[in-house]
Amino acid sequence: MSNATPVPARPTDAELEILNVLWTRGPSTVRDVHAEINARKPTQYTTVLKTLQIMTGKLLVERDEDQRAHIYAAARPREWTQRQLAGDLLTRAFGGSARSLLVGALSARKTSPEELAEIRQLLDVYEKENQ
Amino acid sequence: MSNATPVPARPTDAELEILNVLWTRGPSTVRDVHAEINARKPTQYTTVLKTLQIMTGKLLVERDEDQRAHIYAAARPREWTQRQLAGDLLTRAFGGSARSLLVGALSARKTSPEELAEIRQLLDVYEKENQ
DNA sequence: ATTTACTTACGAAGATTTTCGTAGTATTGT
DNA sequence: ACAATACTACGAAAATCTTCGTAAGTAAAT
Repeated sequence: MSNATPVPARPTDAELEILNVLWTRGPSTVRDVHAEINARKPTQYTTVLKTLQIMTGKLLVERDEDQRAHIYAAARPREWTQRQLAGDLLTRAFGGSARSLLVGALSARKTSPEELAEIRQLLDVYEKENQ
Repeated sequence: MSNATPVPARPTDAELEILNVLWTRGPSTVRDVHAEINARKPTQYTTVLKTLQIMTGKLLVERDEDQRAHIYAAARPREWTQRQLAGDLLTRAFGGSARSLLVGALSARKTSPEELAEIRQLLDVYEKENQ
């Protein structure tokens, strides 16, 4: 049993911004996406539209054309893309060391004791899964 | 007391490959860098040279022109750039959550029990540092 | 001395990314 | 009906990234 869906390319910066909107909002029209993008950084409507069209070609999003205003949805769940991106950076900049990546992440910003505890719990789960 | 050195831009893929060489080899000539890059992916000498010249302009590397064969060195230590890259990805794809980033990293590749233990030790140190 | 090899500089092509304007069509409001 | 509004398609410019070839100078070899 094979998954025939091709793996989409790594999203660019602008594409990732749009994916973030789609992941949080769910399937959305260009208008919806543009409203959020434009709030953060003034951007023309057609810029978002064009990018979504390109992303459709790259299989980063799926388009429902039933209505006049097409509905766009992320082709892959947030977690899937996060795994791709983390794995990519892991390879390109951290020699595959998850520990080094975590060092980088923790030193990049202040991490609350609560989050540290969460990470610890995460490790508990992970160690149990692999015996 | 302020650090006047400007923060260099995020390195591109090709630039990061070169930085990886410089971090492991230390200050190197174009010839040295090219040998390693070319071994992984056939690349012309002048491609590496040109990229290093661009990186000099971006302040990603420093160039010693004393000898005819210039010596290039990474402008920032590996750990510094790793922090930049981790922080950047943290912001752009993980909503600032280091835990999510770690989930992505751990699910991207198999992680040995040894590395999990290392990560745990890392957390110990971190929690002590912040009381 | 002269050829050969090495090195930098740099223009430029090709690919990708980002952005926007214009055209054409459909829908809505008056 | 007709004007205003909404939406998609798409060409294309501008910026960036990647790659390579050529030119010109310097050093080494014969």
